[in-house]
Amino acid sequence: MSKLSARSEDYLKAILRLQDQKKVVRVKDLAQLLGVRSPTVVGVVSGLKEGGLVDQEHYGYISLTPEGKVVAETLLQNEELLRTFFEEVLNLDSGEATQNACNVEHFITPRCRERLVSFIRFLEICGRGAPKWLDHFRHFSLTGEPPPCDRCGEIFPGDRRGCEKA
Amino acid sequence: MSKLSARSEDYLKAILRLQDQKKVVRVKDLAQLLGVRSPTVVGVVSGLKEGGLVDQEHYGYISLTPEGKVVAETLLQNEELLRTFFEEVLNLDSGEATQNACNVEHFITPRCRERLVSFIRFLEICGRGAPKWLDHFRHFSLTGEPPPCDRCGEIFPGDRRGCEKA
DNA sequence: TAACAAAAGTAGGCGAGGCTAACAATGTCA
DNA sequence: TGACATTGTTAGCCTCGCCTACTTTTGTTA
Repeated sequence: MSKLSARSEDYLKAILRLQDQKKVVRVKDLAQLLGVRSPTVVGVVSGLKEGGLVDQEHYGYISLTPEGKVVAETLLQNEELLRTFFEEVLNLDSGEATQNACNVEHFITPRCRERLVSFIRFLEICGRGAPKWLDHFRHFSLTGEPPPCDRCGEIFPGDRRGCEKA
Repeated sequence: MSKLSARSEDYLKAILRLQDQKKVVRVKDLAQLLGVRSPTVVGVVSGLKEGGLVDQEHYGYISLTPEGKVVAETLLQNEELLRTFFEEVLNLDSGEATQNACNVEHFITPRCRERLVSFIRFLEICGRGAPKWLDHFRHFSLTGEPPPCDRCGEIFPGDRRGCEKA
């Protein structure tokens, strides 16, 4: 499969989600999940069938081929990565984090993905035992107030200008 | 103007860039910048003219209307914000940061944008005088090694498990 | 100023991804 | 088992953003 459109990627992800959740995927379910009409699903799915990513018998259920499953799982992992960033770091609520992740997922470069993975791991590792850094950002993003300088030495750099402890 | 497609947004941004840089915008310049042929530009631009975002006389130069300029400037600011994140935080090179920013810009929600602005401001403010946090992430993303614990107390939380100073 | 080059525009086609309307297959149940 | 509801498919149309081939306008210059 040469290069999937963003929309085809959405269809693949949706098929994987439904497959995990309902065991069997119908045109109707897919249409509902993606907010389109059945003939649209039939059209896009027929393209995915040609690409060898999806199987379906006439008037039958839809399923991912092994190749399609690999692709879909990768896409879903990438989306999940972004969702984590939007929710855990930027503190968006779950719905909005998912929406952004789902839309953005198609458009970031592999290296960008890698860096984001690193970034999230970094936050996790370096927050072990003292995961205050994100709390401070949360506070800042709500109030616009930087954390008080007397915490600098304890928790993270903060604004050290004029701070004698630094 | 109801709702612009991602592609139309690209055209608006390109017009603004060229306008700032060359004073006068031609179909040909736009085609070159966007990597398409002239008739494509003519088609999209005619839509933007109908939407009241762009002016152009027959066989004449292209320019943004006041409304179009406002829209384009907003789009460009958003792109710039993302570019900053990708370049300064995720440490992507300028070209790749720009590419990601340009592609992603169309798809993030306003609240997500706000949070990203906050996030970048937070990093700036809280790094004043001791902007080591991002350096540490940079090191981590290259080597996979968390920063040594003996820096914890000085610079940022780090991994405090087993660190007697914490 | 006439001729030519360069740029813009028009005509018409294509594929993706939507839609509605109509039709075909399948499933269910009295 | 026959009738009806549900679901999937086909046909045909639309818009968007792209293209090539061709025409028209504009600008330059001999």
